[in-house]
Amino acid sequence: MEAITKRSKIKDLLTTEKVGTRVNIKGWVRTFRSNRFIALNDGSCLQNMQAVVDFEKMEEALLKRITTGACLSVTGMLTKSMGKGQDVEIMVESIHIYGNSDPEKYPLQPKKHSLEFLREIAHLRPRTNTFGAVLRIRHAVSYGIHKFFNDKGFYYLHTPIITGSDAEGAGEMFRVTMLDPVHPPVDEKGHADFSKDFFGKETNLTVSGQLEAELAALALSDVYTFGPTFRAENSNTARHLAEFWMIEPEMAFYDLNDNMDLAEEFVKYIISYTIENCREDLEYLTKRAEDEDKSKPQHQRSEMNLIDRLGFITANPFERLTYTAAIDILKNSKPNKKGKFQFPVNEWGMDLQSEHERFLVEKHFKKPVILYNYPISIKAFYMRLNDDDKTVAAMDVLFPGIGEIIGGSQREERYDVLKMRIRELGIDEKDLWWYLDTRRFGTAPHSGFGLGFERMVQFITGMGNIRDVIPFPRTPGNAAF
RNA sequence: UCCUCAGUAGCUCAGUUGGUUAGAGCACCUGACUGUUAAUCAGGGGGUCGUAGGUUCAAGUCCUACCUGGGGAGCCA
Repeated sequence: MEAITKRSKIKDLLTTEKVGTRVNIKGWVRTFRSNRFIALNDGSCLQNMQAVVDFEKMEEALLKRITTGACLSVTGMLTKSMGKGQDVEIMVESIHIYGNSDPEKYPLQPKKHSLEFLREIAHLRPRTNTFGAVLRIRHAVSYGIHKFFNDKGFYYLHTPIITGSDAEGAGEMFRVTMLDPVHPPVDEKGHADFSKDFFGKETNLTVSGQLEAELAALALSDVYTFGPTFRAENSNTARHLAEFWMIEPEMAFYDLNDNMDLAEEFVKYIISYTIENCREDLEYLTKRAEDEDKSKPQHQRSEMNLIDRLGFITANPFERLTYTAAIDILKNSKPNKKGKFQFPVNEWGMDLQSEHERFLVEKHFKKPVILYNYPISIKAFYMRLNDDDKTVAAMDVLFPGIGEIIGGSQREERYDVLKMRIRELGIDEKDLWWYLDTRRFGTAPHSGFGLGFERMVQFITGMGNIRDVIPFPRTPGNAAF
């Protein structure tokens, strides 16, 4: 009897010289061809390991149980492959089956499935090439983000997920309550009495960690958050989730320009990091997207493939222009003059529609665009008022295909101006006393932005729907798994 | 939430102006073959045509409502 062979990951067997040694791998069967060739995948990388069985020497009952989806432990000699399509393979000496998989009922077949179908079996879709690649990239992007900030001396700040403040103004919130849903305690007006609730007040899930991040930035200088975020908007699009992850750096002593510099450097770093560390998965997704493109009409196809597109982003400076300059370009643009825009651009102060942003990014500049200095009327209370009294020091980074990937601003650090803005927008300043306190005690110029994590992963993987870059998407009417 | 398109076998889809017993490929099962790469060849099983109403001699096909999904829009990250 041989000594027990330690399990290897398939990725390690492919990258280290182990030919001629006895190895053990464990994983899930992708296909079993010719009663002889098992394609086994353990998720460590895109590639399968081919395990070759001598079916004349194997028990037939065991062979019958090697079906798509079954989980196996395979031991044998790692050898140069005799066939084409793989460099090495395992000549099987023994097989242990951890888990059967009834081929009649297992929904994944060794063929292409639609993303819509896979979404319905989100518990099994990580076993596909596409989702394996997306999830590995999602990890790398996540790790790259922490590395970027850590290397720059930023501190990772954990902001609360349950929040008692509803002043963020970033949209509808999910209520968190322990009150009896049928017969809650009521106040004299007959409304639910949240003073009797778990926290003694009405609480919600966070829509942003920004305000808390600002508190920490005015002590630690440079911080960032990276956590779940919840929006109860009834948004049904390919780029919205009810639960998503957001990164929010906040920096003391950064003005708007420093903020834009950081945002651009950050995004480019993340993309470069992924290109360097996820080559194989990116190549797979690139090929996948190219195949998909072939079935589309010419004018809908992308000009550049996925990997080239990513490389292009890292190699070229983003276009920076003010809101005012953007309005000028849009006003004089062909689609505007020909009345092709659903929302014509005619006056300064209007909010830009996604068709306008898409025109600037995809047609006019053909690269990422940073718009800044927006009219005060269309932006949030905490953004710093510019000297013209008409605009605020806000900035949005717009990406091809997905639109706004980053939104940020220099924050209003002047106590009186901030208080005035809070009043103007009808927010109860009592809810924000702690926020205003930072402006009373040692205030400082500071800036920050928010990056939608899934939108970043969407751009890097080229996936068209945001529901396919998060393991278990939450959207209106869907909280399965 | 609004506009729009779609829902037929486990999956991907075809199904004529409403007209006999609703089809194909893949998957699955049986057999053959065995260095395969979405293996191949022969045979077989598999359907309340999204749900509920309605029109009609007759509905997968037409009408209404609802459900689910796609694309677009709004809100945003």
